Amino acid sequence: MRLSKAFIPTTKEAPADAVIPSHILMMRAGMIRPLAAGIYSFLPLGYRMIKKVCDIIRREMDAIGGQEFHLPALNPKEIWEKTNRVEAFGDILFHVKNRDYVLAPTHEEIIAQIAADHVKSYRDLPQIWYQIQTKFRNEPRPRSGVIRGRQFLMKDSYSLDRDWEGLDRSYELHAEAYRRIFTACGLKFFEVGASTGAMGGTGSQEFMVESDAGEDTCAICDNCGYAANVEVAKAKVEDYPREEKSEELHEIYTPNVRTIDELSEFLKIPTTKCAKSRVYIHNGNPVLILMLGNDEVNEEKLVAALGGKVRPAHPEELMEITGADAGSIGPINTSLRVIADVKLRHANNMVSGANKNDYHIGGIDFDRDLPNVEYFDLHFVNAGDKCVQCESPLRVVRAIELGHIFKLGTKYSEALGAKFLDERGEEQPIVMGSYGIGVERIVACLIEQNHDEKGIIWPKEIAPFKVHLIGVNMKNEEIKRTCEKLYHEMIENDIEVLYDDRDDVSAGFKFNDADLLGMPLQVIVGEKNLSMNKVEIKFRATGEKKIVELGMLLRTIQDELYLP
RNA sequence: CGGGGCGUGGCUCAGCCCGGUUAGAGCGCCUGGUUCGGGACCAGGAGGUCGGCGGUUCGAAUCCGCCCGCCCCGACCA
Repeated sequence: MRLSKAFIPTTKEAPADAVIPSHILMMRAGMIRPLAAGIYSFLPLGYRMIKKVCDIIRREMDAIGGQEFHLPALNPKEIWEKTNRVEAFGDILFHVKNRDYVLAPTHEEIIAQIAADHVKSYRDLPQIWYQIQTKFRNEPRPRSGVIRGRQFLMKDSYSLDRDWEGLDRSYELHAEAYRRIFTACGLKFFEVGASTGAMGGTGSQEFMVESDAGEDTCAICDNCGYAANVEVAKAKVEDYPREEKSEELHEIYTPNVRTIDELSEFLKIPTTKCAKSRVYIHNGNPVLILMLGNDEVNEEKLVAALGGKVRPAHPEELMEITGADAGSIGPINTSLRVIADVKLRHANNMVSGANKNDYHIGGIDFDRDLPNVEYFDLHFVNAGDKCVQCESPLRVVRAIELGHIFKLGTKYSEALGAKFLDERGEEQPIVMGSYGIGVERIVACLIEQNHDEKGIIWPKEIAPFKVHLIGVNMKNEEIKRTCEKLYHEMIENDIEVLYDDRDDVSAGFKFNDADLLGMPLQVIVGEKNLSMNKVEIKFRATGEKKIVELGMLLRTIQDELYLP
């Protein structure tokens, strides 16, 4: 591609409303332009990257037996009502105004419908069906460039199996395909267990990329590879450092002391001698939750521990339930079910609320005074906590979700009548899985992981072009002739090359554009080197420069690009 | 949805508080010339309903009201 003809509108300055590196650089490199909040036009260079990512995805999906579909984005609302997802998605679902249609945010329903119509026998299974298609979601707050948009490209696939063992196989095939896809893209990623949320089903797993621009928080162990969303992450829990002698229970007058920090300050004791109380309503009944010091209740873990529905009690409910306001509630003299975080097991000489405003109780020995307390892991993991697997310190990092795979089960097949006959002639629901990858997010994450102050640094696996050929001064006939020759040679040798043949910009301008656009190798044809029949190769990633004989150039490029 | 910020040529912004020439600068763009290894220089030029509507005023980019749009933090998020 000749830069003199290409539409790649680079800019020196970043638009004021772009904040994260990938957004700034995609704008500056002329890859995207915004149309409205969370809606972007992909320009030729940006779309070239999208296509490269899609090529890799198709290759790996086809390799696990996937068959590519193209399903409609415009769906009758009726089919979404059959699975109750008009309500489940709520405002996220785009509705068409002048007909009873919705814009599809995902395609389980459509797949299940096709399966219901045409998959009749166990002989038809298993199937893996996929597509790469635009999804529409009315996100309340789009952000971070293409990372969270209202319209975005998703590779979504669906597995159809006759039983749960089959689903396990299809799910594992996807997990492996996803690992190959992200690896082929040159991404550093990790996998975490995840909650299934509104998708339903029995299991799910997310593929994440560590990034400050991420919307999720994960705990990861660099030593053994353990990684989990903090919603579910566990760390090794140390035994509570129990004191030798347990004090008697005693009431303490604590006027206007509400928070753990105030209590710790007032009594001159560490926060780890305090047990914080929280009241939740579980399936309509109040339960008292005790946490160590300032630990917050991880509600996802609480739901997992108790099952059913859980919500925090409203402040106005507290007095009626406990006889005190928040800040003076505690486990002694209460008839509530008491649940404590595992960090409090065997704790003694603890202070907690007295269920009487302005009073606390000291000398609480969990073993002696609270024999009926139930213990669960309810705290959030903190950076530096020890890994549950190997006891190395955990890191807590922000991360971007690139892919998510779900074991759906029979929720959609039952709702839409997707059934088949097994060998015994008995009708069974198809067991489904669903799997998604955010295509633009791959491109954004590549930039998040590979950039510097000058611009993008594409990994050589997936750069839009492998070589950026620069003629320093195109008005010099010798330079021009050499560049043209090299350009054609590279094309003939299947080396993707972006050729800066512009004759109206200065050398410095070209160098800066080349660094911004970030192709792995820059080939610089300048007067001085050319007079000795040589050209320069610059490696974008390291800045390293090499002077090469013209005759050795192609060989050198091929070696640099294709050798491991 | 709560909180905050912003909206002035293609981009980055000044002007607004304290109303009053013809609304400015840098970058970009066009023409001509000189340059050509790290975002060159000279000369000339094009380009603006100051987000929209309404109000106050002799007079509004500037003051007031409503609306729209965009960004950030949070809530939410398969």
